[in-house]
Amino acid sequence: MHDIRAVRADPGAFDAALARRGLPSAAASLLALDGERRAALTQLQERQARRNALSRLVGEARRRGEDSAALEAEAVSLRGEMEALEAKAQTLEAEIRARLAGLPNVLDPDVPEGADERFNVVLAQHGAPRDLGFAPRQHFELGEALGMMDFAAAAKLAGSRFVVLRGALARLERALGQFMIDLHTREHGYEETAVPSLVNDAAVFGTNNLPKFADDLFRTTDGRWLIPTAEVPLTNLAAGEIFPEARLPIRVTALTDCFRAEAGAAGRDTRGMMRQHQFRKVELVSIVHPAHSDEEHERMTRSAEDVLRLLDLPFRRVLLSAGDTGFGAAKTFDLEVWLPGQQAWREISSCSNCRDFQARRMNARFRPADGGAPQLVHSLNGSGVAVGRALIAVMENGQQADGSILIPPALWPYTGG
RNA sequence: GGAGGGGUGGCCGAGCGGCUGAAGGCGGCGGUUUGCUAAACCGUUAUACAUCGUAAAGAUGUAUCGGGGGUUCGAAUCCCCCUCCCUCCGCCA
Repeated sequence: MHDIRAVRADPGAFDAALARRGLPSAAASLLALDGERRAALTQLQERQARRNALSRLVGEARRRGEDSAALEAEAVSLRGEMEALEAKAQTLEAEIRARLAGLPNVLDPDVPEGADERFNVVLAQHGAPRDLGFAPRQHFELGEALGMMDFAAAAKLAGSRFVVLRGALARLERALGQFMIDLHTREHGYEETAVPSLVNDAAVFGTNNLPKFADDLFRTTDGRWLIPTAEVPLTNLAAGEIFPEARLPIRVTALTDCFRAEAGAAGRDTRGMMRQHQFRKVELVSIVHPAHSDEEHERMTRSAEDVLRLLDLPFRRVLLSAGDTGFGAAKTFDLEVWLPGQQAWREISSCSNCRDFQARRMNARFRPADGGAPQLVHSLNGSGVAVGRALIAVMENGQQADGSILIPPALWPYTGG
């Protein structure tokens, strides 16, 4: 969420930032509302001050046994005005907040201009697509041929966009998750965290999934939400907190199921495990001092890249363009893995620096070591990485001519060889 | 699911209708004392917003005692709803 003070301080810059996202100007109308609100607040506070003074006088008069009827009458007469002003100020504040909450984060200057993914920039590539010497198959062809990936069974149980894994493939999925968590906790300084998969409105608001993206989420009958990513619970651990500066950076990771309605994805990736209503993912979240979020972003992205490197998967790092960068992010690196079966680079991780955008929504702060006033932290999140898609990548890149799959040595401790 | 008890400042803990942003203690910070350390003593120590002033400092006001609403001239204190925590019973992976 944006700070109305930033709009006041430089309306032009605010509108320019929106323009990079392809959005119309908003500063002028926001400032008009803001001016109204502040005028109402000032008037309200003047009346409250008067009311408080009268109350004091009433108290004193009564103690002396004097008549206070006139004072009380004046105080009562202020009530109507105060109620109206308070209601007006609250309505305006709610409207300003709602409008600010609906506007995406300011993009980093590094982010390339452009309306969509065609303007993304490939920054680096690690490894190269290998010639397998035969026509590669897609993961679902491999999995179904092995009898270990069953979409029909999943459809019977739950519907489309679910999968049942069996035997070695089920174990491989579990192995991938374990491997990633162990890597991040042992090598990258993240603390393993077990979190709820069901969260409340406030948590989902804090990470920008509400109010804009409610359609992407599953809601429970008691008003909670299934997490679309562990980013939601992990990041919201910082909500409302004031950390001593020495506590930063905070680095946490979790392996969770993720649930997505995929409401807008009809017809996309309908076959296979690319896009499911439920999938597992290892998430990385960092809460850092504002001065260090850029270096943390690089560090986090390298942590995710390490997973792919150790799994011996060809991948590339992509800097998302203005139009492709998510709502809450100032800057995002995607990691795309090579899928021989699809002959395509596909997203397997997304690492974003949200700066203070989520922190402001969550009211997550730190107290500077010099004892000054609390400041907003910066929050970052990244997949480290999507387990389902890693399974696909390991399958397609490790496939043999006979339909068997060779898995990378890094996983052997987890798969029993 | 049933019954009861609680949420007060960084922490502990008073207050239970009026000058209480909130006693007292702990912790933190500054100082005095001091061979050093400790102790002792003195002072200080919340957040947000608005207005004035703006280079800054600052001044004034308002709000905040889990959240929301109500009663009242006036609410941390009374009433209602919600929420979270604790104890006991029941049930249960």
